[in-house]
Amino acid sequence: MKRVADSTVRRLSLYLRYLEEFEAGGSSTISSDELAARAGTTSAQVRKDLSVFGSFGKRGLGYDVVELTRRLRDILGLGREWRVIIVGAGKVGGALAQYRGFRQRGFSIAAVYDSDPAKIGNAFESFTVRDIASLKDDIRRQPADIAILTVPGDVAQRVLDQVVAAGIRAVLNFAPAQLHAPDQVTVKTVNMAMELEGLSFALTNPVAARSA
Amino acid sequence: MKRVADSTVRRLSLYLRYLEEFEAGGSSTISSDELAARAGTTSAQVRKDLSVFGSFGKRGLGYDVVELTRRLRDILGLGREWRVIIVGAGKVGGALAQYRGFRQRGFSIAAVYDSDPAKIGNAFESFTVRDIASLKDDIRRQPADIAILTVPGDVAQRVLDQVVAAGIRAVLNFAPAQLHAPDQVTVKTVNMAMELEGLSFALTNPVAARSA
DNA sequence: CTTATCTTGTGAAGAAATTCACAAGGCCGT
DNA sequence: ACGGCCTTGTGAATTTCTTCACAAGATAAG
Repeated sequence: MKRVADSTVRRLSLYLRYLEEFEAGGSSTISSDELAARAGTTSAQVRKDLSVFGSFGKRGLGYDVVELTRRLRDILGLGREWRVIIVGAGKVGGALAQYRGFRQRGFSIAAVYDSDPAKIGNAFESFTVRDIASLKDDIRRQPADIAILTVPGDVAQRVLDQVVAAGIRAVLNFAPAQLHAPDQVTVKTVNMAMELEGLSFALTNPVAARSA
Repeated sequence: MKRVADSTVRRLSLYLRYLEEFEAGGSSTISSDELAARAGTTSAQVRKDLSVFGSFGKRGLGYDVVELTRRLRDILGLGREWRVIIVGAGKVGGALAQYRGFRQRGFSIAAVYDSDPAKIGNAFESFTVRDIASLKDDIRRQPADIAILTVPGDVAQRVLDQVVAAGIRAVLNFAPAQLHAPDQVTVKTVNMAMELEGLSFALTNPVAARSA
């Protein structure tokens, strides 16, 4: 299969979000122009993005909302439930553990881990904090798909190595560190300080900064 | 000034992070190759990124760590303290309010706001939750630079309009919504469900997904 | 059936970002 | 002072991404 750009996948997520709104609103068909207006892009971009995966529309008419929603869910792999573990029972981990948006979209939190003996065994949101040392065994018994890392930056690489060794192949990293993993493992890093620095740059160089 | 790509700014942030590590480690000079290896890019990319803002290196020798660190701080606008307000006194807002990494990099949380009467006045981390209605007056008395939005998606646009009306020109949005703001206002959105969908796509289409 | 009106899907053009590749400098040892 | 060795800074080439623009197909009305 042809390589798909990250930016394309992000836009598909956005389109799906708006399609769901339209679906709720009762519209049965939507044009690339309408979707583009909502997602802040152009109709050509919408059609190009979709054309990577096939042709889902009817000329002169647009896209069937229900059909396109289904296809996007398929493409994004949202037809099933993904088991997610959170490593790091701190404030950020807690906020994520109770975040409703995840389950709504098919991501269910399976367990929360930490390495701090003072935390292991404690109640944490609706979970009991488990020992990171038992991760490998746990996963052998009951696989998990995605790990969210909410650990301090200086241990993030070590924790990543552990979850990779346990068989996880997708990681969302909130630690302020650039992580290295084998090719078959996908790591996405969200670095909030870095986002703020982008804003600092924009405030400092109003002319130079792109409109984001 | 020439337009600077968002990706360039993000990489500059990364470079700065590694330079600070090197500085702590005592190295006095660094090559584009070394920086690139750390940041997961190429030496040519590093030099191109820097060349947008000037030429800071010495041929045959590399970059002076202290000097380059200082220049990057200047470029990113980190030479001063930025006043940040958090709107939305929920779990995510709380996690951010107490996050050390922000203050370390010159972003100081000035206040936390909410619109829920049940929350206003309450202690929240080391702050007292203020009424969003008083935002405009507060800011007139004591300006703020950046707003972090940790509110539900369905009110995010309204809250954005409020902070823009109060004079804020940079916003970091954690609400799951695509927001629209005037050109002179920079909005960055972090959507965690969307990041997970990117991972879902990568797991579902191993060949097609870019190595992120 | 024919015409008028839409909107898709997609090559081609254009723009933007990344990588290549090498001349220009600077340092060091002799 | 000179030659050998590095590494920068940057045009040019390449690759990737976005926008343009239009033929092809679909619907609807008369």
